[in-house]
Amino acid sequence: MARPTMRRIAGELGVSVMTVSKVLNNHGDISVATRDRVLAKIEELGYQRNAVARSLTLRRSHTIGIVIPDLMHSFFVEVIGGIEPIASARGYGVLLCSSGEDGAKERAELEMPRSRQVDGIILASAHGAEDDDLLKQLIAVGTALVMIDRDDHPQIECHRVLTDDERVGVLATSHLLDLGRSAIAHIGGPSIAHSRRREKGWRDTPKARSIKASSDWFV
Amino acid sequence: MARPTMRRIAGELGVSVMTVSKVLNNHGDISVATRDRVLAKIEELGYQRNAVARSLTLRRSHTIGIVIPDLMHSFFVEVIGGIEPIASARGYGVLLCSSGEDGAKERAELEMPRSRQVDGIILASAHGAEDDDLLKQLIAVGTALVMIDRDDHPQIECHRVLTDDERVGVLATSHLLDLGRSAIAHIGGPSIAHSRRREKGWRDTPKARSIKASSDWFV
DNA sequence: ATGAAAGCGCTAACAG
DNA sequence: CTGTTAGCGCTTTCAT
Repeated sequence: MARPTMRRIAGELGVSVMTVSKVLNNHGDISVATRDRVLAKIEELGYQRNAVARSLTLRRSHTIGIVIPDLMHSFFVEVIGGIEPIASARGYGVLLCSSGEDGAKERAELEMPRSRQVDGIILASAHGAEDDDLLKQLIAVGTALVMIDRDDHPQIECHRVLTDDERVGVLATSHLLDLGRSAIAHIGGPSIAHSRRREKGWRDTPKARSIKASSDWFV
Repeated sequence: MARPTMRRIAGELGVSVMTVSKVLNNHGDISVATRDRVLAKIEELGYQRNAVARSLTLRRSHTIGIVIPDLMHSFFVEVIGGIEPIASARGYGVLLCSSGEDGAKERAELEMPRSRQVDGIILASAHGAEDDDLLKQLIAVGTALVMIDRDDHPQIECHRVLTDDERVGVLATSHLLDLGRSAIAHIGGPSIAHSRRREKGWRDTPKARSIKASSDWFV
């Protein structure tokens, strides 16, 4: 009923806890004999290091937090799908939090990874979130912060991964123009900032290509 | 650069760490005066309990693990979307792991929540996963295990949330029959177990309703 | 090559 | 009402 601990392993083997620890960390200076005995016992008991205790000692949780506005939005799911395997492969756990696109709730959601001492946070900030102070504090204590998708929080200095929406609008419009299409509509989505930038790309394209856009292009 | 700790709070206030702890846990028997002073200092420093230390002491991580085969599958995303808000609202963190529908990798993925001492695991097992021993061990140490979607691991005793696929097949077929449709095709998906059960429901429906299914219904 | 001591930040169980 | 002691499971010196 109780999970095996290093102490238990050490006890059953008549060695010290440190010996076990050193084996687990390949800390050299261990005779092959004891090393093998420890390994065998670990196998026998199905022992596994307690990451919680380890985090406390090492001051690293080997966990990252992902805070997104909406899990039902396929874009963010793709983002998570891209992050998780890589994090996992490197021994990092992924703590998932969604703010429900609610600026106020985002603050609360950030406390989740913060309290769990995550090593880093990947944040797609909900519109209207007011947590600059919290974010600053996180950075101050050494939490790696990366903001994605949303270009908010201008006061916060951190890495950002954004989309050049205007260019997206230009590319799409140009492509259709190249295809010989003559009247190109733009249907703006709900994500105001993004779609407004794309719309600008759309509006500017005919101009940039010195094409006389008939006024009925724009509704 | 260093996060505030209870010790720090206690120190700056000239009280003991226990006093701070008691305030944080509403542990009564604290004068309103000190209580307020502690609260004020907590506010001032932006202090937040260290969940890692707490987990170690309490032997509860207030975290659950979700292990699914595939993040790109909308079904699982919906599952996660259903779980996360509730877990979060109750103070539980969600550790996300995906096995990539790879039975061997699932074993490794399970070590992630296990090492992090999660209180429970919600598992949609990848086909062909061989980790009954691990699952048994998890249960043995008190980890709450709930299997969803996949009805594998017959040896494991735990709660399960499954779909009655056969009935789904019956319902769909009956519905179409009721609509007066006369030839109903079944297109099986890739998820063998699920679709085979649905197919059975489809095949049995005309029979159960004593309708003579023309042979060209089944291809 | 191995171990003893101290501490990570917190809390339960008792004192005072 | 407040504080002391002990310990959660692990690792980092520093001895032996």
